Amino acid sequence: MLNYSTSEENYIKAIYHLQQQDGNVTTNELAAELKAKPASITDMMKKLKAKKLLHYEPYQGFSLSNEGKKVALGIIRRHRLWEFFLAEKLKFTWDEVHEVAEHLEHVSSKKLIDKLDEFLGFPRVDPHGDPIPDQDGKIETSRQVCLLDLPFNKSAVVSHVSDQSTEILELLKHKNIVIGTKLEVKKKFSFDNSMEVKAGRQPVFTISEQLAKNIFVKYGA
Amino acid sequence: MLNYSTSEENYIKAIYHLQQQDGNVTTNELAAELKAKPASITDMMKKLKAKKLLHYEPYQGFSLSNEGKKVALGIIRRHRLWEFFLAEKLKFTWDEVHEVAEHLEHVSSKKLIDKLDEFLGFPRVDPHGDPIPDQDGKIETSRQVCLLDLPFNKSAVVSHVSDQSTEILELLKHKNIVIGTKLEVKKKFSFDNSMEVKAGRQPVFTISEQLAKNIFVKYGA
DNA sequence: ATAATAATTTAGATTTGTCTAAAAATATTT
DNA sequence: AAATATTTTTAGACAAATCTAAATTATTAT
Repeated sequence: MLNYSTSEENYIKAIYHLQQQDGNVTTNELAAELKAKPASITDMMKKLKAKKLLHYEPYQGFSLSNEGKKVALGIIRRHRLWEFFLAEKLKFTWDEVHEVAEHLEHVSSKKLIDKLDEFLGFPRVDPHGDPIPDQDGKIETSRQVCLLDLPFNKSAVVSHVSDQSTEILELLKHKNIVIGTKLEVKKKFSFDNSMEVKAGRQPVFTISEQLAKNIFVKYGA
Repeated sequence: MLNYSTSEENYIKAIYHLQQQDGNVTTNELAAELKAKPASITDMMKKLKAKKLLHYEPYQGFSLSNEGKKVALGIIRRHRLWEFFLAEKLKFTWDEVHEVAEHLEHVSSKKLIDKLDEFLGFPRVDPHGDPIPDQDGKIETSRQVCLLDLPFNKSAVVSHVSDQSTEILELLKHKNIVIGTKLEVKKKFSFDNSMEVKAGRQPVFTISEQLAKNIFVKYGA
């Protein structure tokens, strides 16, 4: 595996995330994601195409090649392992880990990352509930659904929170919800799309539409 | 404290190390240290002077300003804390830590480093025996002497090894010498400048001039 | 289907960090 | 102290990553 510049890595990572949803990624989408100008995107796409990391024809959008995906998963592995380290060992709060991990992820010593993985006890998910790819780039493809779409009375486990703001952290803390919390939806109100939820033996409580939108859960087959 | 580029940080660090011995640093010296061309050094010296990190007049060499020294000590703090982490927690060997720390040292989150320091138990020295500056940039100025200059029968503690090659590590391992080992010089032979040394209750053994040159010790007032 | 609009690319400029080759300053030797 | 050698600086070039403004292609609406 060759080495890529910090900038190249940031582009690759951003494309990976965008194509999870869209499949094909456009210049403007990526420009928005990276807070860069469209012209800069085109420049970099040419370079990454030359390195065979993505498929790209002018005006047709782009998507990562298999090699590009492998590179992306390597970066994501580093990012999420550092996030886990920061939260678990250095006691960073949930909303602080991301920014620091953005920098640490670009230190690309394989030995460092594999030893870190071992030191941390081979964690499966990062503090936001996102799965951590293994040495070979294998990543757990989870049957996640948004809490909004969870059927009634199906016990499910909170596995991911998409927003990472301090505000949502504060609210989740107040409601005692963390990654791993077991939930069941008891009622939904169509007026405001709020829902009543039960967590373990706690009394039923209410979750707003805005909050439910950001909570993702996994539930058994 | 402002942020500096990786390149600027590497220059600052190199000047700090060189001026420990010479006081004033020359263009060629620094070029050799950084494996760069003299012209590149001059370019960067102009930039660092403009940022008030060093004293520099054309053709007269240069040395860090107080601000420059503070920046240098921040970088050295990060480097040595990561070295300690790699050796202590990730079980890297002595000769492996340096290269990886060269990269990690440029991640400049103050919170990260202070929390890392705490997590590691506020270590005073890195795996090579070099002192780690504290949050305020204070660094232990140790009364170190080269083992060659240690008087007879003075009990002293190995505090630093200047060479960092695999070869010296192998030899030191064989002789059971680590940072912290207590030594006493028993005899010196002027023929080859070798010496006989006693470590704790081990039988006396021999150290060559080449090896003694690279071992530094601290001894009581 | 054509005109208007939006998205994308190209062309050319800028900054950072590096280099080579030539010029200038300093140091050394005779 | 003059000649020679060494060190350092300057001048100009280049690659990476970004930008602005203009040109081009694609999409949408009439």
